[in-house]
Amino acid sequence: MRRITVVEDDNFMREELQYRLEQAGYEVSVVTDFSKTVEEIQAQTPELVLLDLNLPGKNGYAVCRELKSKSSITVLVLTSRDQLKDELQALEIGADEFLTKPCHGERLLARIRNLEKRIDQQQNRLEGGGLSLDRQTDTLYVGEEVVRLTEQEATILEQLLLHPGSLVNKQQLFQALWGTEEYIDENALQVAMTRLRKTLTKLSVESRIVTVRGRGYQIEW
Amino acid sequence: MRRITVVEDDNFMREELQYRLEQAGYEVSVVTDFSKTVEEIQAQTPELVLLDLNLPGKNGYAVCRELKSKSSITVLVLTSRDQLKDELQALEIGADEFLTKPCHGERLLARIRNLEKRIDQQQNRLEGGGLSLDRQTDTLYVGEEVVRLTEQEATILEQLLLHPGSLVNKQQLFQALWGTEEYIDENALQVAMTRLRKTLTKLSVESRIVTVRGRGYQIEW
DNA sequence: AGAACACTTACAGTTCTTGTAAGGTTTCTT
DNA sequence: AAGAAACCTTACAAGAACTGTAAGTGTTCT
Repeated sequence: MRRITVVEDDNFMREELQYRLEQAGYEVSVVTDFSKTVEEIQAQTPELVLLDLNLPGKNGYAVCRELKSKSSITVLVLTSRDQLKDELQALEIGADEFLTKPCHGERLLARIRNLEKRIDQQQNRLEGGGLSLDRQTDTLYVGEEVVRLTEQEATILEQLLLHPGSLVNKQQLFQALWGTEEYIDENALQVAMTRLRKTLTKLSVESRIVTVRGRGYQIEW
Repeated sequence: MRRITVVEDDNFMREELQYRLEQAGYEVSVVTDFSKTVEEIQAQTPELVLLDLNLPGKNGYAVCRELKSKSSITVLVLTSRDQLKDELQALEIGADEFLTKPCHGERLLARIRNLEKRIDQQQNRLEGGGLSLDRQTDTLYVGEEVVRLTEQEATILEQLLLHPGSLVNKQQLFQALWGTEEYIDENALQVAMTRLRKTLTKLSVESRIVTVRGRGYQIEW
């Protein structure tokens, strides 16, 4: 594992954590503007988030819930409130681990190492809109269903999921599919899109691939 | 999830756990002969094991380590020794979760529910001899490498991994491959074995598919 | 040595995947 | 409203992948 994002408003605590984690070999980033916590985290694309529950202004639970709904980032909740209620609620809304502060450094590292197992399994999984795409096997997971996509389908869906809700222009798709932006057979791309859309429809996926006329495509949900 | 095996020598504690878990909808089995703990667990093929550390005679750590080396069963270690050292060591040797007794029922259930995420991801994964086969996607994981097998290859390997180190007779393989034990084209099976062996060799797998003359095949490592 | 069993290679039918072509539909502009 | 541009859909065919069959070779047992 590489990147961990620490979400902690107490300066002393945050620096302490950062130091320990970096000593242990992790690449640590921190959140500075707590009004945009989720955005900052997503921009840093960490594999793990250390989340303090009592943030200034924002509710820690809400951050966790939002992160989990928008991504599959692994979340370790840290709090000084040593209450069973907090632990239950944190796990309930999808946190992957819960520890109370002050926390022994070795315990924290052991738990993080334990979480890496889970993270490794999620690796190479692109998620969005209820879809989960494994590029290693070109397999698409939708709820209970599991479908093996063709390489072309997987390539396109990967590009779309890498930029959820925003435009993927045709050049990008040409590049991803055929390794060049020059060779332009618009039709080949159109056919590929039709095929992908058809297999998504079969799965009754609520996600929609929207055409942006003259520019490209984007996925929405 | 369905099955949980409880490994606990204290009668009162064990029955208490069993009751709570069954109330929560799990199918619970227990280990009776602690000299054959690992064998009993493996025979029950649970998705999760609740393991008490101080068992009569046997060392709990050893049980955990053996379980983890022989299978990918998820292990939750329970102990009354509330020592950081125990927690670190348990996690170190591969335990998936660590809790101290007496443990609040709701906390235990919340942690179990949390483990189910991990279990779900491991589901449909057959392991053995450094191989990991995902039958949902017919993908074989060997160390860093990832290979998509053909359905035939995956079917055979599945049968072999289901009975590691012991014989899989031809009838079983005919059944798995073509749905009948009657239709016997020995040669078709032989060709299929050759193909599987070839793809395993490409991956420089140390596992060996051994022919048992006149009866079938078995995998060893 | 012969028989039984197993292994390997090559070939062919089938299916899957993908590029191409052709025609239809939608959207934009004037 | 008409024409053009962009996009969608369907069908066809070449190539690759998968699997069963056949034939010949190698190995093991008696």
